[in-house]
Amino acid sequence: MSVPMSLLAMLEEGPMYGLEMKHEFERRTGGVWPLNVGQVYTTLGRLERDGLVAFDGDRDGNKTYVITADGRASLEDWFGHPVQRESPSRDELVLKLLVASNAPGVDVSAVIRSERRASIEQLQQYTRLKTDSSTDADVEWMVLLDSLIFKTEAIVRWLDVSEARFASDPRHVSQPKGPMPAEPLLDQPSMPERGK
Amino acid sequence: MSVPMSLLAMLEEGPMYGLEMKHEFERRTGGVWPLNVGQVYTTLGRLERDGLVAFDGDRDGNKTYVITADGRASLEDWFGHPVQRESPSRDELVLKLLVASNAPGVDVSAVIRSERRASIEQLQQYTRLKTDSSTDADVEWMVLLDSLIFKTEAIVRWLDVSEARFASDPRHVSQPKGPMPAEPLLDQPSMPERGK
DNA sequence: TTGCATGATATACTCGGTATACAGGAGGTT
DNA sequence: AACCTCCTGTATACCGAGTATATCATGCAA
Repeated sequence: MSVPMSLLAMLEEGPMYGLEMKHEFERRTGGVWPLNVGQVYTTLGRLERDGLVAFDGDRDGNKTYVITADGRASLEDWFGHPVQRESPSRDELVLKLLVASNAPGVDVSAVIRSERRASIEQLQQYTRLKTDSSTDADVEWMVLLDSLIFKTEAIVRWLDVSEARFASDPRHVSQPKGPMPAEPLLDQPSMPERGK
Repeated sequence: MSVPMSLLAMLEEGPMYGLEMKHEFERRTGGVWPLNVGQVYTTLGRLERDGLVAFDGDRDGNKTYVITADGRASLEDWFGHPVQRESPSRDELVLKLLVASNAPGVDVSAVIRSERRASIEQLQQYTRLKTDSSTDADVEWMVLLDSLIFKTEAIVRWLDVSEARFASDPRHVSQPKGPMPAEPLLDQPSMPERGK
């Protein structure tokens, strides 16, 4: 997803060779996101082609690369500008619901409940992981776990709201529905208060 | 993202040809997610190769396809089983924070604040869109908007929590920050135009 | 008639991502 | 010694998602 920028960030601290970058990448992400070695080489190739990185000869038989001025600039750009503004990318789950709601013979609310159950399970798994590892406190790991938890919570809330929306839509009245949009949310939704 | 399944869902209601499916797809997603025509044909090719659809000859000069038994089965599978359990996919924003936190000379909390500001702006844009269009009540559009809002809210919360985490981590004792995070550009994140 | 927009299909190409091939060296065993 | 195996390091093949573009035909307006 932005592997190239990550590679640049590593090269900014000094020359490196391919495999080394794989290991470093995985170390920095708390060992959670494995990076295929092949991707390192192809990505390095593209970075070199675009002039963000330069081949720097062999060091102990390893082909090392260095970052260029352009590379530094584009890295600074990445850190400096928010990376959000992706046009609302296709989300498989959203797509699934929309398609389901348009497909005759498919019980949308059943689909929603199924997805909800799975999300809740995942959520429990994540929180269990969190409490299990709360002692050895690896920040990267915690930050990543948080992101998974928050994202999943958001999905659950969205599923609930959507089920209600579909239920009250004249076009989706057909099926007899189960036990209502399920129980309320887990924790306080509330708009983020900017702490500190 | 799961374009193939969407195509199958449409074919289940009757034979169709390529371009028709593009239009139908966009109609069903509330005209929000444009689908490249080329992708329809390549995807149809793969579906045919895998035996989920079959070429059904020409109808009025248009090459129409039909769904097969295998296709129906696999579609049912999609609706029946939750689609969540993706291994924690790489998320650009999460990756960015982790990388930033490991890069010397980068002020993580500045990056976080920059991202936060952008997210809040996006959120306001979404909610404005929501209030603007609350009358004509198109369920697909509302469901999609909700998903964007909920997701963005989750990101904001996560950013806040993460900032606190990094702040209290001994390894990230905030170094004096340079001019690092440049101000975001004025260019707005583009929301897809509604309908046509 | 020319020319242009549009309907319809198809292909080229990029990129992210996975799996796999290939080459060399370090040990260990017999 | 030869052999096998494991490990490091590099590179390529391949696939799917996605975008841009090429190619026809046809209807139609000037």
